[in-house]
Amino acid sequence: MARFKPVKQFRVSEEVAEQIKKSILQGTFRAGDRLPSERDLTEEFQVSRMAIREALRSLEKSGFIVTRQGVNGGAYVTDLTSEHLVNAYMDLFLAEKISIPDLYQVRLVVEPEVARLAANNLNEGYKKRLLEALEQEDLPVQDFYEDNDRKTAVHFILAEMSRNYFFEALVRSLIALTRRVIEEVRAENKFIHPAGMHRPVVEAILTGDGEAAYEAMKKHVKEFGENLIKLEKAYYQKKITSLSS
Amino acid sequence: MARFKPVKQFRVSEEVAEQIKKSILQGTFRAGDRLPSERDLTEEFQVSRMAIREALRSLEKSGFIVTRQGVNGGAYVTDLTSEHLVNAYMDLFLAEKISIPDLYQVRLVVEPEVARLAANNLNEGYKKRLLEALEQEDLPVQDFYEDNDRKTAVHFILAEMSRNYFFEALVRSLIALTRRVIEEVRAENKFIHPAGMHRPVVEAILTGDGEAAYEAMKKHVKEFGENLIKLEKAYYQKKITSLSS
DNA sequence: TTATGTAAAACATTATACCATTAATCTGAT
DNA sequence: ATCAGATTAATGGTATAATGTTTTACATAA
Repeated sequence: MARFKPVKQFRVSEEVAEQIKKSILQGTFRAGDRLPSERDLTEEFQVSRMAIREALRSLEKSGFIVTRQGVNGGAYVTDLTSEHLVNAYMDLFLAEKISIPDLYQVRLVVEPEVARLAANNLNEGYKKRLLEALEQEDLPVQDFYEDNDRKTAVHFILAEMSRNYFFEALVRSLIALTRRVIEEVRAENKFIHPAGMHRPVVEAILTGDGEAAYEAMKKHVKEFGENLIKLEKAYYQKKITSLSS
Repeated sequence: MARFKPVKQFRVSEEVAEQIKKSILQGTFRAGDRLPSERDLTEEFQVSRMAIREALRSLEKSGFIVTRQGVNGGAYVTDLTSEHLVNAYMDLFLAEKISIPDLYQVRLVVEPEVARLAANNLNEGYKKRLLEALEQEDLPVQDFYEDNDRKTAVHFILAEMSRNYFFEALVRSLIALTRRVIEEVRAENKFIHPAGMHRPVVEAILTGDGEAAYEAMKKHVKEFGENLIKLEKAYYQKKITSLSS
């Protein structure tokens, strides 16, 4: 009966990445700190520079560090964001594991709840930001992408107002996927995003009435989502022609 | 104004990774296929083996390929799973961006909805699997981790039954984080997971009544979540002592 | 038939050299 | 004294080659 444990083989680079990651999570290195240079790490870990580099690439890919070239360059510890989580969702979406109706179904559950929490956490600062975002939404702009930025701003503010980072990261992912669909087909924003679309939602939030906010958001997501699903066919026709990371 | 686009500097390895990823998403390579060997890719891309390796590590890290050593080894395309998404959530959790109350709040919203969908998609196959899982839940076992496996099985089946991969990936993430908390403190499962805890949920699902399933799951998550939050302090004491990838 | 040894394919790692980028420093003219 | 431009040094980026390690398939002998 299993007298010996199998000799587990780690890749050298993984062992290195593991140790560095642990240091970061333990607080030995904090956001903004610079890790030792690749050459110095080579000596500390007693492995080749290649192994160090692979480890750093791995940490970079999971969002723990960024690297810069040049004097005073190196690997800098970052404050972990939801960006890489969003990328993971994006990959599943691009691989067609997640469909547009899936996306819509989740938004319909998550975003009203986020709106409710946001209404409950309302304060003057948030109020000001929401009104500003709403005001800027319907200003005429040239650039398609900038327009999308403005149309999504309200959702991000509400996500932040939920004071729940899981929800915030989730909303960021949902909006990123939605936005991809729109940008893929370059949908006319007038159609998909009629002027003033978010006004009822914001107004409900501003009353501080969670239930009203919930309902207003639900109505918004429903309307928007139905338009979005109509675009599904157009999306699948143009898909794959240009893929982002 | 902007007449010229800036000459964007990609790392060679990123350019390579991008091209391979695009091939996979376009279906040039399918799950199970083997990519050319590193040396062959070196010739195709006309870059060093280093660059190829970094690209492959990157793709491996995002879950698109696995690599094996030896004869007939190489980089094999995989069917993308939610595993790496779960890792991204785990990192945010370990970095204390996501708290246990955050986690609970999201579960309370997501899982009842998943239960509702599951009830609506009920069929004989699912029925059988649910009953089996329920039966195995309270069998006495030696191993702590195996016990946790059994206690989470019902949630995974329901997630699958939702027939929405976004929800499924989300539930997998939520359960993984929850499980981490439990395993970190090695909570007595009798306390946190009383025998028969999932029975009311499964029974509601089996009636096919979405609304009943919704309510039953809500009640379950609430009870369980309250116990979980009581463990929060214990969790933060033992944290960081052992970090997984 | 069944071990056991051997070879080959492929990734894993190391080592070394050189290239490219960047911030700081120096230098000199105004 | 100040500012522009050149120089320098640190650091990551890339390339190449050699060697180590793992795994499978196959041959060989008991």
